[in-house]
Amino acid sequence: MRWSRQLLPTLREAPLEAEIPSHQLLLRAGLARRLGAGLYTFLPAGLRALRKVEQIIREEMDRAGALEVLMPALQPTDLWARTGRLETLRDVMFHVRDRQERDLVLGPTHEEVITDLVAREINSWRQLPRTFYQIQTKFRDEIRPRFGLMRAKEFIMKDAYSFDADEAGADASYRAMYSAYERIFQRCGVRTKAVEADTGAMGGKSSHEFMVLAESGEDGLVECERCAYAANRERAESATAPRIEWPEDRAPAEIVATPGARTIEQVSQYLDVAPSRLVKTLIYLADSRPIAALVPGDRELNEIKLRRATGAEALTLADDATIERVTGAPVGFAGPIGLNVPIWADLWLRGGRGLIAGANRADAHVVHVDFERDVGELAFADLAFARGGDPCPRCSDGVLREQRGIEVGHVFRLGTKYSRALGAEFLDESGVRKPVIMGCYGIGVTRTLQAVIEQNRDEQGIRWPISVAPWSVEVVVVNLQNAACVETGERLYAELGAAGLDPLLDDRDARPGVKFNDADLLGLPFRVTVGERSLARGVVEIRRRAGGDVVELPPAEAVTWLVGQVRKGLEG
RNA sequence: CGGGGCGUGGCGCAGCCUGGUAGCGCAACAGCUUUGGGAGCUGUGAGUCGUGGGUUCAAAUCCCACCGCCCCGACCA
Repeated sequence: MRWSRQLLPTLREAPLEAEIPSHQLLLRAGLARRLGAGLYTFLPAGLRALRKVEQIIREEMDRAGALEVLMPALQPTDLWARTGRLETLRDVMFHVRDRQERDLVLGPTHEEVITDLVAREINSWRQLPRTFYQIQTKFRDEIRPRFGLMRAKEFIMKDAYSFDADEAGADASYRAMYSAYERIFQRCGVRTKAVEADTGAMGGKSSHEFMVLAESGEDGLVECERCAYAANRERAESATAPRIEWPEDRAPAEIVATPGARTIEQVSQYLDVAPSRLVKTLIYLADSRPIAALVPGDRELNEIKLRRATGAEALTLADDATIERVTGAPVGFAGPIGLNVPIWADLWLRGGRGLIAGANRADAHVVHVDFERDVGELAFADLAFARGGDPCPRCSDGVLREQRGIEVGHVFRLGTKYSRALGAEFLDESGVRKPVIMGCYGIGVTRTLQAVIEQNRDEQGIRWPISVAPWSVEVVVVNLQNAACVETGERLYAELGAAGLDPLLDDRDARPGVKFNDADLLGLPFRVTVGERSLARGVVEIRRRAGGDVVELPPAEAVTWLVGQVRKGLEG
């Protein structure tokens, strides 16, 4: 490809809209352009890189035995009603209506469609197991699209679905996808970490997320410094018996005045005690019934954990009126003592003494609280978010460390949630009708592309891994007025193309500095500089974008050398 | 959805407070010079000032409504 005939609009400055480095580079290197909030056009260079990511995914899915299909983005609403997700996913789906006034949605994911297909087409244990996948456009009405391709309203996803006759088979399918994912991300040149995750709206039994570690990541995760434990912050467990040194405070509970001190910060300042000695009392409505949830004052309640502990379907923070009715006090003075609703307390409060809690009375708190002595019936559960510095829940002496990551893949064990709802059943060897056991597996293809950039860059621009670079080699003709430069550059370009290396020729009539800076910005793995200076010595310069190391070779040898390097790079 | 900010040639912005000829830098185009890390000179083209309404002799500027975009937050105690 010749630069002069390509649409490769590089930008000197990062547009204001771009916040994180990969988003800025996406725009500056001329890979994509924004149409509207969360909507992007891929320009030729960006599309080439995207297609390479897709191809890697396709090869690894095929290698793992998955079968490629293509399902419609436009889907009948009633299919979604059958699994209950028309309601749970209502707000994230785009709803449309056709001229017959039929209600349709633009698919945010495809469990319903694929399970419906399997329900129709698979009837016997002899047809199992099967795993299907597609690479297709998804639509999600994100609350706040952000960071370019990272969180878009329309994006490309690889989604796969496995169908098995029994648990052992489902496990094998899950493991096959898990290891395919490891290979995919490794081949794309991103380092990922698999972490335990919450299954969220997908439902099912358990899941792992593949995280690209990055400062700009939207997800928090914790990992043990000693053992293999790693989990999304939403999911991370606390150690069952955290070691806490409680103060030797045996004084009887006592009500003290705390005028106007409603928040943890205010109370802790007013009484001059650390927030960790305070009890944070939250009133929730669990399936419309009020409950109290207690966590240490310096910790955050994890609603996912509270929902799991209580078994509630719907969990919402109580409104002010309910709080006042339940506690008999204005908001800000709730406490566990004398509270007449079910109480759930975080593990970190077990055995707590010398604590401070709301008095269920305006402008008052209780001090010297001893949980076992002063609070009536309550249940302990893991309720708070885990955080860095906490003991590891799996090994004896490990400590958790916090990191940020970009979720590029997610694998789920779904069980029979969808197969039961949609009648995907088969006859087993003894003629018994059973629901198929499912798994589902997603990769954000467009997000992965941007994650590659986020993790492979420097001050000058992108440093594409060979496997997904839009082109593998850029030939820079330094001076178009110099016939020898032009001729050598053209010949190299032709020979590289003939050797199968998809080169990019910068044949623009621009200053050398402009071309060099653009080459660094676009970041193709190799740059061949054809200039008078080196040509006078009978060589061209080959510079590796990643390491910056330079090799000088006669033009005739350059092609062979590059072919070898690219091949080696793709294998490694 | 709540809060904040911004909409002025392709991009980045000034002008608005205090109403009176629409500007600057970059980019683009033409010519000449220049050619190993974002060149110089000369010239040229390009803007219904987000949209609609109002006030006024006169609106980019003041008022109202709407639209779009960006940031923060969204049960965060």
